[in-house]
Amino acid sequence: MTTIRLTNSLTRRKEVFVPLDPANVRMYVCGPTVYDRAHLGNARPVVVFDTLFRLLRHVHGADHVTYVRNITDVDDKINARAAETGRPIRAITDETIRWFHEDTAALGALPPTHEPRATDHIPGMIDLIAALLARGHAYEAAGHVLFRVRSFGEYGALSGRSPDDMIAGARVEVAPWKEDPLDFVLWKPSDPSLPGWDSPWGRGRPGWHIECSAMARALLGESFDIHGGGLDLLFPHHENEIAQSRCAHPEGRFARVWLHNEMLLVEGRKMSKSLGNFVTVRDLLDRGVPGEVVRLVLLGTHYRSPTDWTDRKRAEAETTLRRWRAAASGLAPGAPDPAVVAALADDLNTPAAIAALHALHGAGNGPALLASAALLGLLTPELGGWEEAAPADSTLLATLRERLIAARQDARRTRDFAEVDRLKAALLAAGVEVRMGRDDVELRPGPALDEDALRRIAPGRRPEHAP
RNA sequence: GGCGGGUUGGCGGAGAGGUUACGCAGCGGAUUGCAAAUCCGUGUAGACCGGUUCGAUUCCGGUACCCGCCUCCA
Repeated sequence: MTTIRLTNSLTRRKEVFVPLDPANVRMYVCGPTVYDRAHLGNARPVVVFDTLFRLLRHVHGADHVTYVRNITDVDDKINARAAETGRPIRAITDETIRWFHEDTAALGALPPTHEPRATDHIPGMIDLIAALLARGHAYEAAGHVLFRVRSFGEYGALSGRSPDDMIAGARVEVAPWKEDPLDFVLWKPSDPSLPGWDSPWGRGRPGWHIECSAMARALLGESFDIHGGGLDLLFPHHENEIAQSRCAHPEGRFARVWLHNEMLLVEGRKMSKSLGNFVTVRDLLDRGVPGEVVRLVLLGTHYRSPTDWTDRKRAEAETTLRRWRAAASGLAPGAPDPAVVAALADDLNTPAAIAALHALHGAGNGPALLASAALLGLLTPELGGWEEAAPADSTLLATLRERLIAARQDARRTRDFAEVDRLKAALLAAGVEVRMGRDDVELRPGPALDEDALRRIAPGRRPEHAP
């Protein structure tokens, strides 16, 4: 069997991955808070952990992997969005979840085994909080329930900080009812305008971290194999998850391997609305960038390194996929190439896997290329179609194509190619790709197609010859 | 202030203490009315200063610069 190695954030080393139960490999990944469209930064963990999911299924069997990715549908950002727009919370979260599913499907991500919604797990959270109170790891204050950080000796093990370090220059929220500035909220009261659930501590809502502890426990048990997410979640979110889960159920280990993907920049800068480089997955899809292209760009950098979304990478990935799809067109998948599997098994080294795909393409091994690419969620039938020739319904393009063919036939006879060249140059300028075969001409719209420029291509007239 | 990551050829981006990464672009060739696409071939590297070593881009130490987290964030 293939040996998988993964870099565990907890130990900061690459370790051989040995599942607790090979018949049921269990992975939990932090999913979206559903108040807005998924942006490119959200897309990275979706694609990275989907690729790991595919590898685990390949190695352990598709029926022996359980992948949980939660949906956070109770959160103060959602409440704020509801207050701004006047829309019901449920309408916002349902709509955002639908968008998220559309976008992740476009990126070729398989649906996780379970996608629990936080609001369906409130009783589990209350149970956890009650257990923490009973064991002295939490306390009630001013209507809140807070986790007592100093009660957990291993606090800081994941992020490599000690509680004493954190006090120094840290910007921790100081609330008068906290025993210690590091303590964080497990449960907070809701006024009548906010969503709330009845609890032993009054009507309220959960703090940020408890939902993941509750959902992971409900679906994966008190010990499971892998917990993943973006690097920005490492502290405090994941540190707090560990503290809650381990203290509430000391007999469990919670997650054994922690994986964190690095962050994403856009054109070299941190993505932000004020810089005007905030890119959602939907923006790209609407601009005609295929989800498969986004996926290849994201997998082109190892998950533990920062990456940069650039238009140049987009264009390169598009070229690569066109070539691969053309080469593998009409072929049935064969067996995955061992080099691709080995690259993925080595801490999910997707750039090395992609290099191996290039080698398969170079060797003309289409069936292996298809099967191996599928391990990275690429070249699948579901993601295809975008690379096909120009749509037949483009009457404008069809007309121009007829004109070009006619002009070319004339030119062949007269040996005067000026009109052909004029048409071709105009088409290229309008963003159309022009391919001339021996007798045929193919026009396919490029990504930067300019419809107006196309319409401006004037009827042919005899070129003025210099005297 | 604390914790962590990075610096590779024109660009992107890996692995390995000694032998070609790979891709894109460029260049040369085949092909083409010219191109595109395709195919063949090909040059360029590892921030800086020390150390270990027969040998370091790869290990160790230092310097510079960049980035992330510590506050909602994938």
